[in-house]
Amino acid sequence: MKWTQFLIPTSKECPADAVVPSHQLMIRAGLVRQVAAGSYSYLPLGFRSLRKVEAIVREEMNRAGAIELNMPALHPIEWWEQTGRVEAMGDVLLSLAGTGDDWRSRTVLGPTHEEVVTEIARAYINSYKQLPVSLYQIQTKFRGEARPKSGVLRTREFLMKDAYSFHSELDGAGGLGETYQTMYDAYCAIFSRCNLPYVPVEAESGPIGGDASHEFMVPTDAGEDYLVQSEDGSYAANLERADVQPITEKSAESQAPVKEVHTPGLATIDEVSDFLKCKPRQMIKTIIYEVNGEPLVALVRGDHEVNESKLARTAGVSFVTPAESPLIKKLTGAEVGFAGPVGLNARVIVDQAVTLMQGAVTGTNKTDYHVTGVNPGRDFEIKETGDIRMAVEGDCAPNGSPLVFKKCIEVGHVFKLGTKYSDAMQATFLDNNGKAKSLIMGCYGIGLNRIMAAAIEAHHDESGICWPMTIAPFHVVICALDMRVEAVSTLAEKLHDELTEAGVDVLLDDRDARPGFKFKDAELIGFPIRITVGKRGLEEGIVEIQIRQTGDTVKTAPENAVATVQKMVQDAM
RNA sequence: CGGGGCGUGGCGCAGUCCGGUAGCGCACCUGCUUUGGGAGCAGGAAGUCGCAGGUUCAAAUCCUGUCGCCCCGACCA
Repeated sequence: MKWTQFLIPTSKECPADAVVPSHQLMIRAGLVRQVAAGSYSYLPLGFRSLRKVEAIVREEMNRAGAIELNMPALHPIEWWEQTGRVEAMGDVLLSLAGTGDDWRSRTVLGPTHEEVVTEIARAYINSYKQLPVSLYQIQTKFRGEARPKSGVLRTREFLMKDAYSFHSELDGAGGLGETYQTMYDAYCAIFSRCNLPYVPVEAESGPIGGDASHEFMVPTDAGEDYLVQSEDGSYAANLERADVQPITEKSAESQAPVKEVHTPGLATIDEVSDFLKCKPRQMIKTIIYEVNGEPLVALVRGDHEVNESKLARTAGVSFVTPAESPLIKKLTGAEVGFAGPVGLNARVIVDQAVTLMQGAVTGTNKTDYHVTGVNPGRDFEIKETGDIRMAVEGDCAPNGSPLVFKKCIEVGHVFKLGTKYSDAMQATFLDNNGKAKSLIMGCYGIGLNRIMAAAIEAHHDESGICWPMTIAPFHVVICALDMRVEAVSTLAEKLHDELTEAGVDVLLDDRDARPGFKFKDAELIGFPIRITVGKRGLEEGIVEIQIRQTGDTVKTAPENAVATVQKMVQDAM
């Protein structure tokens, strides 16, 4: 491919709206162009990379035994109603703007495909003899994201590989556990081949349902998730999921009696701790949730945050929602901000860290008053306790190794779904006793655009992108320094033709531009290998081969260049 | 959805406070020179100043409304 026959709109200037490096570089290198918030065109160069990512994903999915199919973006809303996900998805589920009762008003754009694939399974999988089976597609998803951001990292329309597996058993040969592991391994292979510094972590499964889940994270400041990792490397989890080792550090012994103090208008931890000259960690935060209309109270230390997922698990419920103020006022008899555990008549779950406190400060269920000198166990009963808080700096993993926190991008997610969707949609099969059972399911997603962006986040420098060979739009760029010099143009074109013949993706920069201009563009776009063909080199009888990542340059006779480059490309794939 | 910022040729911006001929840099076109690290000179094309109302002799500029984009937060299978 010749540069002058391609479309590569590079830019020296950085777009004002782009904040994260991958976004800035994707625009400057001419990979993408924004169409609207969360909606991007992939220009020829960017599309080549996306296709390479797609090819890797497809290869590894096929290797994992999954079968490719394609499902539509237009879904009947009835199927979503069957699984109860119209409410669960909320505004994320985009609907065609229909009027009245026409087909548009009953059609939604698929943000994921559990419903559609489960309907296929319901129709065609009737016997245990057909199981297990894994189906996947690489297809555009639509989601009404409230706030798209960071270029292609969070968009309303994106390319996703979604796979779904069906099983008769949870465990054993052909069971969900086996395929889950196969998929997990396939994901590791995919991200390794894309040269991403990924970390598999334990994750919350969220509204999609299911009981086990791992996310694949790429650490970068551009991310919007946090992972926590133990220093010894044995533990990694999404912050929302991370368990902590129970703390042992006790508060100083306190025999002080409970004492009421006037704290007019002071409802937050910060306000009260300032006013009473105590530290937030000496306070007990009383957070009131609602479960099926009943209050559920969580107690955590003032410097901790409740982890709602952990709370729900500890409470044995599927989810908790923060209580509205009327319920809080009814329960406590006070304004919001003055709730406390002493004398509170509700189900209370006490965080492990709170059980060690002595002489604590907390609300007293009376507007404008707090209490000091509260000893859990003495002044209120500890009926239920557990780990219900978010991990913080200083915490240790369950094995005692200190936790470190990293911002990251989620590039893949695997779930054990169980029978959530097959139950809801009556997707059953007959087992070997002729008995109807719900299909057991797993689902496995990868965001392809995010892989591209994450690769750029992980591999760039001041000059531009440093593409991994496997997903670079072209493996090699030939900078022909002056196409008007016949020896240069002849050799450059010869190398181009021979490399192409050898299966190397090569772009010939045949523009009538000065050398510096071509070098800057080559570095901005980040071709892994650059071959420089110039008058000066030819006088010495050499061409230069430069590695983008390291800047290392080797000089070689033109007749050896093709073999040398071909080997470099092969070695890096 | 709450808070903040911004909409002026393809891109980056000035001009808005204080109303009066739409401007600069990059990119683009033509010509000449130049060719190993984002060249120089000369000439040129390109903008309903987001949109809609209003005030005014006159609006990019003032007023009202509205739409869009970015950032922080909420939310996020």
